[in-house]
Amino acid sequence: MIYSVIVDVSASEVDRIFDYTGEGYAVGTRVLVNFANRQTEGFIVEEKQTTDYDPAKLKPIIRALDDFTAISPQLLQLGQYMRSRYHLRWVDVLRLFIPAELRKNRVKVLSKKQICLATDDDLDVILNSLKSNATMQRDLVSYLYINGSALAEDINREFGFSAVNALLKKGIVCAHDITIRRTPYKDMPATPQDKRTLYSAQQNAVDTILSDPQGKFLLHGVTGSGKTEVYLTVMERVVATGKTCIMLVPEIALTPNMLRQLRQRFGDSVALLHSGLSVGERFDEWLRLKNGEAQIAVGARSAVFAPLNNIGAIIIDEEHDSSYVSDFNPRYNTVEVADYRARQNGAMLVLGSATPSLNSYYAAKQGKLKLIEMPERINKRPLPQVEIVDMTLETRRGNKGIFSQLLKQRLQHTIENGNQAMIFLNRRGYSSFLMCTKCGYVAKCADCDVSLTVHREDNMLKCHYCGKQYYMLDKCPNCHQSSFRYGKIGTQQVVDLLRQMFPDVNILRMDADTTQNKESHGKIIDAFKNGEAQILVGTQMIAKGHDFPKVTLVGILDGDQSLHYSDYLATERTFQLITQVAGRSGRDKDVGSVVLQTYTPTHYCLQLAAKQDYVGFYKREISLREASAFPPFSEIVRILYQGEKEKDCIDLLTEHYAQICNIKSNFSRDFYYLDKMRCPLRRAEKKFRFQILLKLSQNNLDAILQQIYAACDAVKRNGVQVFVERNPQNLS
DNA sequence: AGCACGCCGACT
DNA sequence: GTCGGCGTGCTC
Repeated sequence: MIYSVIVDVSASEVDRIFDYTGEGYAVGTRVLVNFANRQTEGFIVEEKQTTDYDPAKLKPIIRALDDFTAISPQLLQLGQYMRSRYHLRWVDVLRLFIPAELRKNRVKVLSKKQICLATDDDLDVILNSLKSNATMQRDLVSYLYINGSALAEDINREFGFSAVNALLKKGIVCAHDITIRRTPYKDMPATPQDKRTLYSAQQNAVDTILSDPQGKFLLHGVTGSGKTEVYLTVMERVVATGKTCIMLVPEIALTPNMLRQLRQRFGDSVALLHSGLSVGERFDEWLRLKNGEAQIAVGARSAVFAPLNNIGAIIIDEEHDSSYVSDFNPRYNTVEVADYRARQNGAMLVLGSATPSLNSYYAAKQGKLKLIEMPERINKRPLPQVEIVDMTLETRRGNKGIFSQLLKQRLQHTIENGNQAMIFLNRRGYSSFLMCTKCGYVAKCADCDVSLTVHREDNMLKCHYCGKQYYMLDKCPNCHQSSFRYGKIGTQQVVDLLRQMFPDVNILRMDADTTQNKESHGKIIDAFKNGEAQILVGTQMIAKGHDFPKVTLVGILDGDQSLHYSDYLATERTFQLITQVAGRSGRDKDVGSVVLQTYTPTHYCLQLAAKQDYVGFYKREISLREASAFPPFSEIVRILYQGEKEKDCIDLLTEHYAQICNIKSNFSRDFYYLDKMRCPLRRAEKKFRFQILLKLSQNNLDAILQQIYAACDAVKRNGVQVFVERNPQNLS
């Protein structure tokens, strides 16, 4: 038999099929092969009778690497789809489907020695066969008689190695290997089970979803309307029919609270796939799904590739979240992938959000998704009152600080009443840049075209793009003077200022800097929930999913921070973020209040976000998109060039651009826009960045894209990476 | 990505 | 004379 193998080498020159001979391998198996004078891991992607290569030169597969088929035929098919849709390499796609550590044998099934009694005799009989002074042996036999079995490592520690050995020699006890599953959060305390009566809106949503097992749904429910309970109930019902489920959540939304709910409801049938797990845990969770020991996969975007068969439902929570669009290496859109996988399985697809992406809501309006509305909060709790503060007025009145009078008053009140407040600012660090007041020098990263952020707690300058750190400057490297001006305020500085205002109040901060180790995220959330602090300051990390019952005030600083970017997604993003943050307020009995500080108070995005009027915003924004032919009325395509040699990038781009101009001449009506330029982020991690930007109609889109992909493949250059992105979410 | 092959400069 | 620089080309 001849097998087509993709070698596990990340280079586009070898990202093609190499044929090998062998017998009895299943398609999807990882194998070891001789390749270019050395041994390489690879994936079997096809089985066939003939080869286009010289059959005499074929080498045999050395052996299979695992005792299971790593990639199911269905996932291979999904990979094929992603490859052609997004112009990806085979290796990059295949690597998505297996735990990273499986490669190079970096993770194995954990097995341990277990000791148990080897006879069925009564305890007296066994004890009588032992010497009366062999106390350790006698104790051990008694222990095993009562407990059945125990791990060798525990027994050796308790009763001594010699006692265990002696009994093994006599054949009274025996040892065998058992596999240990490293299950995360196994002993997470389960809070008492809530009564699971669904509110009528929830019940209605569940009924609608379950009535169409192959349906596609958009669940639009305001913050606090109880979408999670809908997901859990749907999954429960789907699993009861013998099918499996995938639930996707944004990168950081797997809070201890959510985990607790999942564990409590589904116990060991749920497997978690996320970055917070150890290598062994992740591998074992993956295996449990593969072996059918677990039926529900929950995780961030890559969990859409969970090794499940017979999938009944794929649920995507916070569907609009940008973390579902991968913006590096294999670039793919999780919602599109989930849609394909749902169709493969005849499964339902449920997208849920309080602020759906315009794309999804438009698709729902077009009848491509069934729209389910949950317009009210549980118990008809009112949505928070949002007050917009015009910071230009504040400045004119002489308040140069970052807190408006109103926000200060509200904070004071909240603290006096023993409630909690959250302060949101989507900028981490102490200040966004450091500038010399004498000569205008701004500290920049050596490898990236971005200014360095000041971090006060460790007194460093950090590049928020590549993570590189520099010592704080004591004098300007350009003019050697020591007079600096700081840039825009970040979360660190907000905390400092709040501590000055409220010296007796405990304040917590949650952003990428305070959540570096795996558990700190959950720790901060738990601490805030337990009332260990009255104010939580944070970036968008605090915006999602958390339920803090005692929060009655949310302050949004610099609410237009993300509004004035030039890309077409800026308003949509800002609306979503502000609505999500505002929704953190007043989740329990007390009415929540939100203070939204901005320099553009009359902007429709902020006005409508303040009213939590999603539909109003949708109508306004979608008509703008239609008038300017932006998605969903067109497809944005970006071809990104990255390389350390600027000229090589430009040369390659120029060649491709000429080709694309040719394509355009055949499809001129479908090209709304075509141009080449530097990327807004001109250099990152030592690489120069250039791009070709296209806006295409949806007619002939596939044909045009295939020609563009072919043009990019036709000419390559060493040292220049080329990526084609469809509807990228990040245009920097 | 690796690694061999190959064609020109500075050393024992 | 050789050791070794890394440009070019191939891998079933």
